[in-house]
Amino acid sequence: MGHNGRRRIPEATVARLPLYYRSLIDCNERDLATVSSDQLAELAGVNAAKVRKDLSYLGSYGTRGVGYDVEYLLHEISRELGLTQDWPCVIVGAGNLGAALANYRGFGARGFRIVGLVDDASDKVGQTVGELTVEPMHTLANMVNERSISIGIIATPASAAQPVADALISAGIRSVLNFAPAVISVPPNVSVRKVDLATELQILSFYQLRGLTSGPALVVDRPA
Amino acid sequence: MGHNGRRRIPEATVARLPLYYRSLIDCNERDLATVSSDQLAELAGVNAAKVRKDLSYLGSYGTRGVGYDVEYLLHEISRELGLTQDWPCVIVGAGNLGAALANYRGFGARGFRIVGLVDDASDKVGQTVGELTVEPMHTLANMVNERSISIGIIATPASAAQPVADALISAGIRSVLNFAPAVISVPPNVSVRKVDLATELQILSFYQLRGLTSGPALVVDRPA
DNA sequence: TTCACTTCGAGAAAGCATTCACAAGCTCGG
DNA sequence: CCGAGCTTGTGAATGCTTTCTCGAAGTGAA
Repeated sequence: MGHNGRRRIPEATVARLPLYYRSLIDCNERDLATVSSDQLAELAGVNAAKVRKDLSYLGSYGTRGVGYDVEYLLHEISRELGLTQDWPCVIVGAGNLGAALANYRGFGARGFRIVGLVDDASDKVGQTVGELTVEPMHTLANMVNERSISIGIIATPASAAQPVADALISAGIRSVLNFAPAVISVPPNVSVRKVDLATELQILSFYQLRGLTSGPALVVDRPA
Repeated sequence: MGHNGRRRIPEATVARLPLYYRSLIDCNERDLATVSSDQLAELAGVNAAKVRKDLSYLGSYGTRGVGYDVEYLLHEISRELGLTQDWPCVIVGAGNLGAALANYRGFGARGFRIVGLVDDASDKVGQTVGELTVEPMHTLANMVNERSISIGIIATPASAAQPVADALISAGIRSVLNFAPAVISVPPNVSVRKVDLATELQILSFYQLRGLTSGPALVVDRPA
């Protein structure tokens, strides 16, 4: 089993773990007991070599000649991703997007519960969105503390993104998901991930313009 | 000035062009005539060497000792990204997310107009969302044709994503933006980009769990 | 003009990520 | 128990991205 122990997991691999996680849930629902790297690759839309390399960073969880035990691997990946615990989130910005995210059952299901919705527009405060009530911005620090919030989601216009990020960080948040079309700067102990619709559309238009496609086209696993 | 001409632009660079584009718009609004790679780097949240390398793939648009002409560079990047033309989009799925996206002024502004909203739930069809009326799924092919739609946005539950993708593709769409938490497979002449909230949150939780940060953790600016 | 200073462009080096290729390890039929 | 047939795990090879470095080219002052 090689040597394993505490290896550093490459960023690119981390970014794919959620993909494997989802694929394994599929397998589980179909009552598959084991899955090969080939099958998992097809489900996750990557190639088999990558699956094996990625999973090898977690440890030697497969069995040669057989594949990976679905339940076991699922458990290990959950653990690595921290999905065995709860991650309360706050959304800042109760506009279209913020409200849609607050209602969005689909990631709430997986341990990321939205426990607060904040906006500083006085006409929004007090409104209810799903099961949440919009609270004013100045309650943020208390809220983060009392509800043990660990993730902040920015769903404001671009101009508000930086001040909101600063507020989240000074409230103690160290993980931020930014939907605003703006770069935010944060101290080095804070993680930011961004989701930017305009960017994605622009990338699509770049490739469409020249009749090319982005990414490694499709998964057609060819034995050389 | 090197040799330039028609160079292949690396994927990583393409993914950053929208960032530069946005940063340049900022510059323009602040009436800056020129911008250095250092300044642009700060605005875009990357480092200066990367900015220069990236821009050099487009051509030698800078002036040594001065920097880049904001208007000119803006124009060139617009052209590369295809933002000088219109890209009509259709959204499939008029649930929370689909409706929010349909209303989302912010990417509509930049040439990506939503000209169709489709859902096959009979209770959704006929509803109005913003300026759009929800139309039934079977009108998709006609709609794509008549409204010259070039980009399809999938905002359905995971289970519907693949059939919807198939429908979009057989309607002639070659660029797809997928918000559903599912891998979709497409023929090699179609581009897919995905936006997955659950994935992003899981990546954040991975790093938070071990007190690490994702990405180059760059940027210094300090909040309180 | 010359000098001090600035900034780009791009080759070269370094660092990551992906893919290849195959030995090692497992199962199963006989 | 043995050999055939799978499938993993991983070093090595390849390819892509980022970073380093520095010559070339521009500015403005004297």
